[in-house]
Amino acid sequence: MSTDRRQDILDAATKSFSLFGYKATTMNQVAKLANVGKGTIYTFFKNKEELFDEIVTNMIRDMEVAANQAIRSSNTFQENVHLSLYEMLEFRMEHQLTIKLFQEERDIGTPIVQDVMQKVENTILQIIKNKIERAIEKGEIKDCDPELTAFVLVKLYIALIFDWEKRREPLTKETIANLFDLYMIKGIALE
Amino acid sequence: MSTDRRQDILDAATKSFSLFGYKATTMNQVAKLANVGKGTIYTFFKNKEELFDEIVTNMIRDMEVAANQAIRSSNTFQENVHLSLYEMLEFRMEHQLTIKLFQEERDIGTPIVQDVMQKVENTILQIIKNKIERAIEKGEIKDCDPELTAFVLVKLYIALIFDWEKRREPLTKETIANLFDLYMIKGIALE
DNA sequence: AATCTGACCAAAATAACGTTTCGGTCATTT
DNA sequence: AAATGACCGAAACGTTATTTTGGTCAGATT
Repeated sequence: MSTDRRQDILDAATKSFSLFGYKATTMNQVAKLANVGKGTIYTFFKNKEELFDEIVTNMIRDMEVAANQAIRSSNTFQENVHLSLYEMLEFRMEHQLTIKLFQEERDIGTPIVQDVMQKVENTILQIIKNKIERAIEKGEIKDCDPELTAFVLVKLYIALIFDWEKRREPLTKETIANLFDLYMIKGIALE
Repeated sequence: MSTDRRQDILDAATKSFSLFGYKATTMNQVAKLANVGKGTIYTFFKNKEELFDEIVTNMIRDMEVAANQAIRSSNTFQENVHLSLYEMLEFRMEHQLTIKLFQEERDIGTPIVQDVMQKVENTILQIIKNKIERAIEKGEIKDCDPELTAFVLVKLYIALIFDWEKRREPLTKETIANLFDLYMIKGIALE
């Protein structure tokens, strides 16, 4: 039996949030899973929301790490943006917690979960915005508004990855990279 | 007092759908507004859904007309796509009926209204797809998948017009035209 | 005879209400 | 001093009672 009760609670809560989402996770359940009295949770976390917040913050940090591990300094700007964006969106599709929260936002619309997903999206935007700013400094792309460009770029990616497969066959990772290059980087005008 | 009872009913229903949406419009209300017995409605229209359908079909036709009136044969491809897309999305923002249905879809999720909004979106996509196909034939743009390109293009426009103004100041029509040119036509790569 | 009407019906939406569940507290135990 | 779980008020839920609404049709109107 572990003695780090705080970590036990975090582990139990992560498991429960991932399995049942925010709303369907009860504090009693977390307490039982963590082999801890309910009151004990409240000695480490102010309330359910703060417990959730800490877990989500950890998850977002993991996502940032994954995004940065995907890039290579020898790559071009568009290759790296593609890789890190793809990594982050894939992260969202492959981790129980993000999948569950995505479902919960869509099906129930829990406000706290909406806030969290907004936070995830903002993090993605911020990372891409940074890459764009550096690319402009280095003269790798045209001088454009970094925030707006990041916004458009992420929208394009989500359209290609998630929205398109609601109507037609999903696109492969390579196809998406090529389309990204065509639509955003080179443009559809003739050379 | 008019004798064209069918038109009276259409007028009354259009007014009511525009004011209250599909769900909150009752057949009694339409009958009263049209100065007609409720049963009379059912001599012209099979049911509430068909009445709604005819009104929406008319609305979509009006939108297509507006889109085609915006284009000029002397313009470039991108100018005309910008103009007709902008016209259609503006149409959606300026007509009581589309505004109300947009709200109803978002807030209540009435299935019939969802179908209709899907129909509107498909119409927009189809129009843009046609323009792209012609532009490819004429050699005005690169050879790309017309359906996918139309899809991406419409997503970009909706992002620039609707989604962006949820976070920052709205963009002017000219700014949007320039950004469309930058992001989709020319690309952000250096020349 | 042909057209129109509104009272009427079943089904669906909504409201009302009793019951259960849950986040958070705190007196008691360890 | 730290941990616990019985306890509390509030919010969520299920159920039943009531109202509303789309659609019909027997009879009124022209």
